[in-house]
Amino acid sequence: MVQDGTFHLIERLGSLLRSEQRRLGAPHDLEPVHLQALAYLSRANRYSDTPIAVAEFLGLTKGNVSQRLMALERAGLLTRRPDGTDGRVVHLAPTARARTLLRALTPPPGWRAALQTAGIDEAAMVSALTALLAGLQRANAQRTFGQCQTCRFLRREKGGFVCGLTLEPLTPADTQLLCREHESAA
Amino acid sequence: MVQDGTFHLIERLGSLLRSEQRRLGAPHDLEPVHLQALAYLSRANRYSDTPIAVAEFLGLTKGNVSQRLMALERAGLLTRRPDGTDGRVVHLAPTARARTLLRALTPPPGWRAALQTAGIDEAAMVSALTALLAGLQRANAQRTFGQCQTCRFLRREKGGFVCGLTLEPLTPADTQLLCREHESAA
DNA sequence: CCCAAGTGGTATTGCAGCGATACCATCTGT
DNA sequence: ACAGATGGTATCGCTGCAATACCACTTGGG
Repeated sequence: MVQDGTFHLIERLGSLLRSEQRRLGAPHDLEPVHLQALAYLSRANRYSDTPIAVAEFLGLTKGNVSQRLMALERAGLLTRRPDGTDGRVVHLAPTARARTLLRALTPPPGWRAALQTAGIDEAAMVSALTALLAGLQRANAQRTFGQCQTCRFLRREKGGFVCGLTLEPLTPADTQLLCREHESAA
Repeated sequence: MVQDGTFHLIERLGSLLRSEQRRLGAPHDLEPVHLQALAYLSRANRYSDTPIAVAEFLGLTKGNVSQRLMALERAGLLTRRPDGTDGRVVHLAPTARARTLLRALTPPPGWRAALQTAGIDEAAMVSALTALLAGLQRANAQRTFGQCQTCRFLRREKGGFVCGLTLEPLTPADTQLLCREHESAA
């Protein structure tokens, strides 16, 4: 097909980013999936920093993800902490070393410069791609993993924010993290 | 980082498309890389339908790609034809069955609808992403793989188009295919 | 015309991601 | 209280992937 230009471009950018991740991660014995899992965890809120959430976010099976996470823990890039109330759940957090690595490799060198010289309106691009992503996820009945600040459960009360599902208070920083229970405000 | 929204969105779309490809290809014993290789070959011109071009396009090693292509040939999805003048080169072409498969799976079901309901200006999106992709490829000294119609070597002569490198005539359809020797007209 | 360097392609090896399946522990709801 | 659902791990087999080595052919100076 001669159309579908957007599709081919996004797929191509995906391939390119993936091979970049392979190249950049190799010196640290990291495969693309490791960098992606760590990047997600560094942006996930306290309801979404679990193995099952990583698996759903990346579209991989929980069994597979469980093995990757063990490798990351052995490499000293991840810490595990059992949940306080639910005995099945564990919470994951990238270590300081992992966060340093992420800052160096994400986005890959040259990305921000390319975005600049391409003259891209970042706000418009983010809103367009967000809508596209939401549409695809709705078509597949998948989770949205949006930020709390765009979630229909978020309540703004005097003195701060509250999650309408857990009824727990959220800091302003919390509302910028990704949540597994996110549902669009529209 | 709380910015880099475009980066995270494109990476996420890439993950999503990849897992879609895995799901859609599984019934036909096709992995994501197979679909990507076939999709590329269906869009490549006669100078770019070779194993080395596939490897460069996908950012994989030629050895690996060589093995994948043999699998595709065994599966009856690809035909090989030796080059007429250069004894080292082979040309690849997806079979009719492969093209039928591609039409069914590329882009994945729901993509066009999502693009619609997101209200995306396709022309603007294509031009923005093209510029971004070109910038990234320039930063890594990679090939562009653009269409002839945007290539600085393309000559418009009376009666049709001519490639300034090979001095061979190009049909209008040819100028919409991807070329390994492509260099931006800018 | 020749030969060294470069290019396109294949063969082989080892490793690691990935799904499938099975299994266990814990939670939830009626 | 118990059946079903959910989060997580263990094990198996397959396959993508890079690395290395190797071969055939082409190219470009002398």
